[in-house]
Amino acid sequence: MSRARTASRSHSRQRRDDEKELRREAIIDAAEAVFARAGFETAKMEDVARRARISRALVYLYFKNKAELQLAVCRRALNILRERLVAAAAAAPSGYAQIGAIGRAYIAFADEFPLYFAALSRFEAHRPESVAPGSTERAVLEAGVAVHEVTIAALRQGMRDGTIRRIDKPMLVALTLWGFTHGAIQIAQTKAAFLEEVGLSADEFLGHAIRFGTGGLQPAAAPAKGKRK
Amino acid sequence: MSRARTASRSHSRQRRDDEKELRREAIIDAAEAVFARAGFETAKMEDVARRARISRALVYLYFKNKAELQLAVCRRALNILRERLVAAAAAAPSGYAQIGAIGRAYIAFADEFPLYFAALSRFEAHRPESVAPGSTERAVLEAGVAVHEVTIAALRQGMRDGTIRRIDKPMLVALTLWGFTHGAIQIAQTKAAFLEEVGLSADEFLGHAIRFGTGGLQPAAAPAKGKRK
DNA sequence: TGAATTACTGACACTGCGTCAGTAAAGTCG
DNA sequence: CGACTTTACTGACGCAGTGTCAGTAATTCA
Repeated sequence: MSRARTASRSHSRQRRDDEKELRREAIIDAAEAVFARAGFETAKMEDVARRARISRALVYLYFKNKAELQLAVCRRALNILRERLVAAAAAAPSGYAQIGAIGRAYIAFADEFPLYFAALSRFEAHRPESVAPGSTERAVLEAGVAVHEVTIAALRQGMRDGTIRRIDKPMLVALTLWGFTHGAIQIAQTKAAFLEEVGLSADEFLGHAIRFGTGGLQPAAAPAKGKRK
Repeated sequence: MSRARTASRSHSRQRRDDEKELRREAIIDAAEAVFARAGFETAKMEDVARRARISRALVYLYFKNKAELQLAVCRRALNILRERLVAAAAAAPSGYAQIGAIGRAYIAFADEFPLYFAALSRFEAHRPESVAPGSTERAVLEAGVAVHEVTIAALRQGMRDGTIRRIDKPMLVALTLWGFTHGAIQIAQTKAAFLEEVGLSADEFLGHAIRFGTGGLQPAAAPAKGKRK
């Protein structure tokens, strides 16, 4: 909309736009580092700016406010997550196995990028007043849908290859699985100390959660093959 | 510990302690009202104080800071939740039915006290550095355990009456169920608008989640009776 | 009653967010 | 190359909100 002004006689505009995008990404990089260290609440824009070697005011030229910065992180998180899920699903033999792989990939993702998982948790917990069509929030929401689509594809695959029972509303199941997995990981992360106290390891807990949560997908008669151990 | 000082010669100390406790509760009441309206982040201590008809500084005499106030709300939430779960479980015929009832009671709780559920979500998402033995955080954690115990009791009951399969580590399953349910409710709440867009109602989603999440509990051979509809 | 303890408040320091007027730099055109 | 425009950037400000503290009012105790 604002991009195509007068068909930019020179290509310097293009170059500058690229640089702008680069700087934008650099700011998000800085934000991630700061958020990771301090947590979203206590992180200071001042620190983000310093880390990006920029004045604090300039950050506000690229992002409306702190919340927008957080959303930018969420978007990155979801994009990376989607990649991981796709990769995990691709390596699995059956639809049912894909679902398990997706769940474990989400767990691995949370383990590898604690900040990203935390960002998603925040986003998940935040109840939006109203999501404007063009807003960043909307974009994040859509990135989320793209993630769910991976699950849905796996479910469809499973129904095709017979490893997953008939499902009327795949989105319903995908969301359920997402909620389950996210909830379980969150507990595993934040209650790790408590789990230890009770004599459980986070890994054991999550492994159980995955098995438990995916069990209901198998066809009634013949249980799927991939069930390991 | 600090209560029994010198065996309080008069009973005026007792009375004053009671009043203090009353005021404390009143402050939490005020906090709940303000938090509910504004959300935890944006809620102002000023408003809490005004609502409690107290100076802002006095609030800090009763609660170290805003976070402690939030924890106090969490504690209330967990106590009330526990009551609800116990009541729900008591009315169910079998152990398996109790588990379903507990899940639905949690959903009803979240529906009835959105603030409490939000408070628990925050608590669940917050990763503590270290939980000091005497801290409020510890107390909340223990209130949480008391809630899990209700689920564990139901699991045990189900194993006794044969409606639930053999389970090695009930706490593991209880935590899994908790994580699942919490995650599902959170999605249902925060993504309600999105669910509508996709043609799903929050109730439908949660009903599905409960059925889906508890399915894995039944014994292999004979499915439990209580499965309604 | 006066002394001591406890309840309470107003005012302050401090921190951190978001804004804006203004400066520096880069691009554009003769 | 200048003059002039557009864009990138910053320092400094206002503001809001948290937590603290010295000091005052109220209660209790003797």
